[in-house]
Amino acid sequence: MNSKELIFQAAAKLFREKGYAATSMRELATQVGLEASSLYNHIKSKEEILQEICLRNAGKFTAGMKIIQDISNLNALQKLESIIRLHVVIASEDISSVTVFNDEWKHLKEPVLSNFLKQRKQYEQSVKVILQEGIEQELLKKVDIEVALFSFLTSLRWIHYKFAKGRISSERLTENLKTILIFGLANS
Amino acid sequence: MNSKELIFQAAAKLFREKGYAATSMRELATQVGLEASSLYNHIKSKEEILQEICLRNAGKFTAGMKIIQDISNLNALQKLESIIRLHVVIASEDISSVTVFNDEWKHLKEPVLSNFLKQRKQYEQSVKVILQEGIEQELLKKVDIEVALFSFLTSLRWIHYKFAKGRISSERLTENLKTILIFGLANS
DNA sequence: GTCTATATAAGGATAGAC
DNA sequence: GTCTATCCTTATATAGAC
Repeated sequence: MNSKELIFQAAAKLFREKGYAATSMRELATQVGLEASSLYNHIKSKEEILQEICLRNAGKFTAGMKIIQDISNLNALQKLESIIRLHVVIASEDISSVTVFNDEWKHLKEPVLSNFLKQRKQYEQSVKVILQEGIEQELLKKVDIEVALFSFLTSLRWIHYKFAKGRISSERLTENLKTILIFGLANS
Repeated sequence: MNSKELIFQAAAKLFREKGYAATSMRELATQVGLEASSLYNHIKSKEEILQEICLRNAGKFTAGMKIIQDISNLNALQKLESIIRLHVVIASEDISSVTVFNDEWKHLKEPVLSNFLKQRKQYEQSVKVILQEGIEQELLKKVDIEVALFSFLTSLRWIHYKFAKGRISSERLTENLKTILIFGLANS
């Protein structure tokens, strides 16, 4: 891995633990074994690091969603399951990075911020369409789409917690989330 | 409302929008119509504001949980429903403050941080006991308790989103969350 | 590509006049 | 209780030697 990638990785870890604004370039430099000024031979600015982390993850989710949409023989339930798996896989690949993507995007500056929010909105819209499809086909209950959307996605937004703390496998996590989020906690 | 409370309120709004670390005392002062130095006639430090916001909300959740536990004739499903209502009510009372409580606690310093985390752990433990009860009584499916706990609580941790963006009533939100989180999205 | 030194800005917080 | 002035620290980022 080159210096730039090592910096991104160390930055993701720090941004996750302390938050973007509370992380200094001096701390980051120490983590990668350099002086602060030396970082600027590899990156343009602190902001650039955040942009890279956020946009890379946005790209992963967008690409994953496109694949799910393109598999035409999945019904709404199977699509939701695929989305759960997508979130678990991305979180398992790089926990720190996806946490920064989730929690620190608000420190992005224009015009990157608008670009980021547009992508997120589009992703949410894709999930919304699947939920609507499911309700129309009577595969899903007639719930408020907005509440379902936010409840579903925010549950998935915190998957990294489990990987960070626990020793649960991707498969078991996916299976459990599928049961809980789609079929509910209650015994029916 | 006295000056101190006005400062807390303005601070919660700013901390929520920009994050604790990215909010300056000068900005906060401007919001309440003062110079930065004048704030210190009402509060001891920036940190004290965060402490107040976090501990007040922690207190609300702890108190609410105690009441739910004390109602002895509720079964696990009814207790979970009560917890949903508790989160909706607290979020509806003061959206900014509860968001700061959720997202900015990591900037607390010791010994307050440990105290805060202890309270949070205790709250999670209470929910866990209810989930275990529900599984033992076969009211709930045999899911991984940790996944159920985190999935349930994190869904509720983002309720403020709905109040901020939408025009949904507390009653309708509670009802929808109950359906989704307890009985699942899927039609059974 | 890394370092030391430094420019420049902004941060939290205090002193003391009114 | 609020102000102006300021202390002191820390921040991002650049310049220029090696």
